[in-house]
Amino acid sequence: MKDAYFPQEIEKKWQKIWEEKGVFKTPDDSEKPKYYALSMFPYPSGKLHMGHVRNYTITDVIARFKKMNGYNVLHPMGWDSFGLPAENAAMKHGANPETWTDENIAYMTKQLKMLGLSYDWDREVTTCKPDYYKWTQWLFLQLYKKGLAYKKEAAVNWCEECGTVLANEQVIDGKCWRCDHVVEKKYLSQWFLKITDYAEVLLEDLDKLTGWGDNVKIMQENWIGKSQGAIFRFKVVENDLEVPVYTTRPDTVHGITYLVVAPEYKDIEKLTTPENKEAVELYRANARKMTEIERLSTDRVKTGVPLGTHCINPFTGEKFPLWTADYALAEYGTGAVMAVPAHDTRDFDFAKKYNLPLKVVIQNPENPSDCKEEAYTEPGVLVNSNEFNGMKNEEAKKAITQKSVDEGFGEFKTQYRLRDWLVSRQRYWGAPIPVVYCEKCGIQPVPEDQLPVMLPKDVDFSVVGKSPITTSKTFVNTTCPCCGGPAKRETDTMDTFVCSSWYYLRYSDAKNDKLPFAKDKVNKWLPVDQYVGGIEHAILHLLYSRFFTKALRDLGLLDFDEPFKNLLTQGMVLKDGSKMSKSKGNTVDPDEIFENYGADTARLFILSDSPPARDFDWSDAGVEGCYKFLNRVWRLISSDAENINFNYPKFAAGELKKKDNDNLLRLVHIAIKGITNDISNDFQFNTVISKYRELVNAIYDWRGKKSDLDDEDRNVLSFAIITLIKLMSPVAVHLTEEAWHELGGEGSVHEQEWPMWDDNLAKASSITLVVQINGKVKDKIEADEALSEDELKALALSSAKVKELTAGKNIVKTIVVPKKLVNIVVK
RNA sequence: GCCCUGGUGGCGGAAUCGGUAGACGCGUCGGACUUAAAAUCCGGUUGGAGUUAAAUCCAGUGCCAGUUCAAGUCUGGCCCAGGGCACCA
Repeated sequence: MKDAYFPQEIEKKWQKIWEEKGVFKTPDDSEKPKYYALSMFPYPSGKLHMGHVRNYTITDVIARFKKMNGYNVLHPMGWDSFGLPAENAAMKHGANPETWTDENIAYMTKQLKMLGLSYDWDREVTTCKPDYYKWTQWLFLQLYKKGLAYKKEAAVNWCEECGTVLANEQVIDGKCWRCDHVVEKKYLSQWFLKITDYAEVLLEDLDKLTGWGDNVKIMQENWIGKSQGAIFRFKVVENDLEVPVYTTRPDTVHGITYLVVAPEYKDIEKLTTPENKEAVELYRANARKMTEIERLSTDRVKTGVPLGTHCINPFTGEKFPLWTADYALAEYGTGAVMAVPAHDTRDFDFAKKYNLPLKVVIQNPENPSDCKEEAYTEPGVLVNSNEFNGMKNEEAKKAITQKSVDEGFGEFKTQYRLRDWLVSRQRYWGAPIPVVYCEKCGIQPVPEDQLPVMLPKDVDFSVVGKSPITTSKTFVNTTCPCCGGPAKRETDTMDTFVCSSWYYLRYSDAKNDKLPFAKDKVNKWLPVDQYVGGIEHAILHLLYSRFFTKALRDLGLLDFDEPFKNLLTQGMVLKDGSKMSKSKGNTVDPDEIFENYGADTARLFILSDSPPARDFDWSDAGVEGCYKFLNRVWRLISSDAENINFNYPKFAAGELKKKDNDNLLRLVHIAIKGITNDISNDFQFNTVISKYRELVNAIYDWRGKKSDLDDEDRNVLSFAIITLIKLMSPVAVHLTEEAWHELGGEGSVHEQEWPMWDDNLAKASSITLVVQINGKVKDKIEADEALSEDELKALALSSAKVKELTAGKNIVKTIVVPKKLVNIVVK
């Protein structure tokens, strides 16, 4: 074994050997239990960033640990390779999105291999390749046939910068998730997936996800936004229309003093009197012009105009006016709101501004309020509510809704905030939506045997204001699969999140050309046992994938209902306290780290300083420190290489004669136990690494006190070093393989069994008894762990220190914690 | 406004059950080796008091209370930081 550590040399060498020998291939047929470890696959943007390095290293260590523990591990990688950056790059540089994407994939693949990740590359999936998007299209057609994909005209989010519509989930604070451009509303006919059909089960099944963090589950719960209430229908006085409203406060129905409809409300023109028409039209035109950000701002002063018409409250017979105001949202509930200013802060503000009346119907009996200063929104008892007076408002909700049901003007209603998923995009670089439009036959799905609908190559990327795909001469015009007449292809492509909603299923059967995946294979490998990725997908990708899994189960394509059993959302990689980004100029290029220190140092460092779920602060000194540590490990092994053999006996407790040898043996067992537990318990790799360091320090200490080694010494040392190599092998993958090989180990260290500890040895030979007086530590005594409670007590009381401090005082009580501590309470 | 997460030395962070606060590392200070430097090795490093040096004592896990023999850990109230949601009726 060489004296010095040359990571660049050994890393390349082993990467090549592993690839040639197929060390990381995953057989489908194995007696071993399966384990599926998955990182969120990357968008091939050009180069890996440190966030990728962190994500993939975490998953890789998990995969290797599970493999050593006897699992048949599936650990695949692929590319989320459709999407706008490729198209934008093509427009800018006159290149082709496909070329740009292929080059990036090639470069990033090289980087992934340099990191020493244990992927089975035979299962690689690339969403922009026809052999993948064929199946994305096929799945779309299955959803279409089930009525889960449909086209409709709706107010949709439009990003002018990206030249396309966006899903609700992709609008962050009224801005585009990708380019930060302000999103506008447009009325367009678009394709949607009916995720709302699954709103209830998506919510309910969150309870099954015990391996997910509460933060992600709560975010999904909020996004789905279930609320329970009632629909009431109000008759219009001036004509025979009805206005239905949704409310979560049916208990306040007697307090209605006006009613608000959204400016986009469908019947608004019929509800407007001729005298009010001009003002209403003006108000609606202004509302249209406003951006979503302005419109949804809660600190904006509320505005509105009266329509001139009125409704009757069927509970009271009272007549109240109709208004339009943009604080009512067209897309939620019925688009109309019953206003109870006494008990709703928003209605209160509005009523105050326009001098609308206010009627108190809920009161706190202890502290009644007239609601003149502010709305009373707390629980209370009903007043001014006819037969419901005196009822607690929670009970009244049910009773009042029941009355509306009995009398035929209302019903119980559960409402969700979740909207259907808008999946069509007016862009080129995506999976074409496989439908055609025929003048005679209407919308026609492309027959399955004609899939994939290939992306055309004859497109002009320099066009502005429309999707490049529309410039293709070969693509748009086609024939109708139904009547054979002329027809036009759908030119919209699918949101990339559709492609990424099923990729984890494809890994189970990546080369299948008959189906997206065989049912037996997908059922065998899924669900994913451990999914690792960024928190930014808490709603987007993770919600869509859950929906896809449930929909595909209902289509009979698979037999499970949740795709990801355990989820680890790793923290961000920061430098100087803020997220690494090109614009801030605080990025660190992984290539430079590989070149200067090697992949093992990068892997060790990215796991060392913070637990995986927390943000990680990059420091150059930290990298340096990890590099030094690996050198130290190398020296430890290489300097004693001739003293290490693989034939050491298995030691039992008390067998070793020399105290220091017994001590080292115990420290190794303590390390095995600690490291195994730290990995098993939420993957606390930072403490795993500190335990590597402790063990290395302990071996150095032991070695420093020895000059000549006898057989017992050599055996203990061999056990310690070989165990260290195994324990470190999931992290320092190349160094440990080289050492394993150089010491004469058989096969690959990565195919060894994970070491086991002996409970009798995984502890110190004696205990340190802590002696407290009144809860404060006063003395520590080395003691035999076999001592009884009484003996421990006697030992503590015999301490000179204790005698001194308790002299002349009254011992009230003595608490003994076995093997640990004695607390003497004195007065 | 609502919801979540976090707050421990100069810094990153440790601390199964309530039981030695500060593991491990970074930084820093001192020492060894060296003609010198680098590398390496050894040692100190929460604050304050104390001492030639030590022993030793006191305080200390965002703040204020509480429970307990014992609280970083449990309970109640508050403050701060980060994140999510938000005219969703």
